[in-house]
Amino acid sequence: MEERELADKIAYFKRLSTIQAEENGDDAYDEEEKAHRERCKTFHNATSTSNRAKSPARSVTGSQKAGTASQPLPHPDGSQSSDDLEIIKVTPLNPSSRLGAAGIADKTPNFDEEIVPESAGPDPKPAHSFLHPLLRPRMTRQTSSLTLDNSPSTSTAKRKKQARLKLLPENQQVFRGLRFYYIPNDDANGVRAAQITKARERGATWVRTLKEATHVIVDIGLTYQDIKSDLISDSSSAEKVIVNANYPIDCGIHRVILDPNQEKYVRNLRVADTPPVPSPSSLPASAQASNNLLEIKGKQHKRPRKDQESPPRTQSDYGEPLQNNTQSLAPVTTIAAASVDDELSQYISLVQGNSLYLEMPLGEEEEDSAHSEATQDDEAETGSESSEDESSRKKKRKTGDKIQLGQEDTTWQDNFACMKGGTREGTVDNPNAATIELLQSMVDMYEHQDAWRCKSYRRAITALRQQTRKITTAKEAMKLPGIGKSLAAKIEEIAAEGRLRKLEHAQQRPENKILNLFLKVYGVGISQANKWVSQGYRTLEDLQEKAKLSTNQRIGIEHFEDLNERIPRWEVEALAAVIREAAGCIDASVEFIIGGSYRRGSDSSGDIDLIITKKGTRSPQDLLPFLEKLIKRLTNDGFLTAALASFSENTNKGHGSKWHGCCVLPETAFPKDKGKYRPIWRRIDLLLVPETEFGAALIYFTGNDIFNRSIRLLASKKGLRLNQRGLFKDVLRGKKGVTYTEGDLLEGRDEKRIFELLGVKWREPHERWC
DNA sequence: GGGCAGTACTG
DNA sequence: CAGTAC
DNA sequence: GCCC
Repeated sequence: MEERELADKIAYFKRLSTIQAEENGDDAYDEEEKAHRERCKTFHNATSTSNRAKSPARSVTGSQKAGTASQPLPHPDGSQSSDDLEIIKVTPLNPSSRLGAAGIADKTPNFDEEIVPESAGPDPKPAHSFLHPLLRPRMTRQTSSLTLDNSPSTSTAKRKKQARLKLLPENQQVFRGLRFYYIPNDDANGVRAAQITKARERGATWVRTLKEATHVIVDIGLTYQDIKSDLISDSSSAEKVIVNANYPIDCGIHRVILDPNQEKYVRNLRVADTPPVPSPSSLPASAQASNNLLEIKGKQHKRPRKDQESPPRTQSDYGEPLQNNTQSLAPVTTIAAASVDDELSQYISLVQGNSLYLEMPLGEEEEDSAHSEATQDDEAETGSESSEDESSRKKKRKTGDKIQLGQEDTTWQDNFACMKGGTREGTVDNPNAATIELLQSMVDMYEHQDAWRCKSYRRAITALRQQTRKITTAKEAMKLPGIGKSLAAKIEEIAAEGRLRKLEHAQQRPENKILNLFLKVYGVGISQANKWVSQGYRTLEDLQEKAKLSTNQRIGIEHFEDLNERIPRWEVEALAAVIREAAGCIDASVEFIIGGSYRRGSDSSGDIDLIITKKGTRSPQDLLPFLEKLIKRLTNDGFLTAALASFSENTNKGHGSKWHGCCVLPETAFPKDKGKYRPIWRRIDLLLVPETEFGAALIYFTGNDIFNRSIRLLASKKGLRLNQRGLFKDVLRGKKGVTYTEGDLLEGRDEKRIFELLGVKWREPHERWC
């Protein structure tokens, strides 16, 4: 969540110096980029030390030891990973990463003016390389097994054939994270052996037992009768994707995860009475009830409408997920088939602006609807469009003006870019790379200024990224979802002239650079920044001396550098430890959980989000006395150095109170192996969360922001409402979606339960980079 | 022309 | 209430 | 910015 901002700020700062020094800044870029990537790539298990059971402990089990030539790899657990992979089919574009070129300069409210074609920006380093496969998230609870998927390297010796396996380039590893179980599950047959190899090259893991599989690949010619006995042995088989051997082949061809429900892939593998999907009846009453409401509510809302059309899902979807994550504790075993897309993915797309959906969320009721639809389209189309936009795209297609611009090279896994954090992942080798690059600069420019516009740009970028052909004309561009007249024109301009005048103008303007600088000060938004710029202030010093600043802004300026610096993971832990220690003296039963990007596994964070909770509490109020003491104590210790926002006695109406401020790691807590100590001010947020709201708060404070918005949007669509306190139903919304009533609390305590109720597959924190 | 997540704190 | 932050 |  905070990462972007900070990153930007940081980068900005760096650039700033550069610029100042040499008047022509356009590097610094690199650094920032690097930093950004750096910070995003990791993801160790982020659980905080004091974590509650929730976060999965993930010990790395040696995992794969087996794996010999003809033996599938031992299941690397990672169960979820596969899910995620599928689930996250969205690409994250990470905004900040690119701050660079446009970076500093930008944010021009007024473009058009002089033009100084500044370079188009540095060139990003090969994004992909920066994320080693091992680093990718895919592990999950229990064993993390590096799922190195097929990567032989992982498990040491052994594995002959496997060792020889050559993974295809990342962008072709459409099966990364998926676990295939074949029937028969051996490579005795030459054809099958080849298929298995192919699948593994594309990232799949060949597992030896049905149980650990996400996909069951049935030899051509076998029928349900033939595989029935196999399936029965595993109760979770109903959740797996069961397809014939043509499926992985086609996916490979199209480099995308196709809808496994297409008739040609399941022919003879299902029986009429074989419920492919769990029945909704298994849902908790509450969920069901809300479901029903939905139908109606959905129609009342406009927002939902758009989504509703997309996937023809209905109640059945609610059922699906439930089975997976049944109880919070239940580890992975129950994770559903990876291919069952979850709606959340769609929303993530929607929210961040893209899509990548195949025909649809498979695995659910679409058995029928989606299915038939999918089969109608020829596969090529399905494949390529798969990642397109949800509803919009559909609509277009229906109206016939949708074109097929080739299949995206970026497969669903590219969506994981979000997890990698690099914005330009996949951009490099994309035919539209140049266009994307410039549009990204526009995004950077508009950041803070116009969030909506920004979102539109991002969406366009995603759409472009998914094309395998270069989009050169406005007409072509217009056919892509999320690209309208304005963007189409820009795209054409870029394609034709290799540059975007509007952007160049903007970047040149000093006002933009200044504006950008001001925007990086904590407590300064577009409004204030604009005022200052128009008042003639040009530097932070100007502000300090002449402008009237709020308390927070003053702090923001005085500690501009510190506050815009990333916080290494170890320091986050060290800071938390200091707090825990102090807290222990006040109330040992209070628990702390580090949220934010730390919880998502980031190796550096923009700030520290510390969730404070305690068993038996029902309201943040219950924790207030504790927090007050804690703050007093830490302030006295010199640990807390400033208060930016706290709970005001009056404002707080029984809700989540929080405390935002700054802190500094004391030298005594500074690890000797980290070099020389230097006190750096860090942003810290202390959040009071009663046990009853713990789950909802955890979701919120874990983020990332796109993820949060997506899941909220999804909730909203279902007539539910999700906020940091809980998931509510029967929310009455007025005209403009104004909430009239809070609705009844469905769940607030259990993070997983909330996912379930929303019909969303569980995602580990590290899988929430969108 | 409204919506694009939904809320808390500041001044 | 607008602005800002999360 | 785009979409409804």
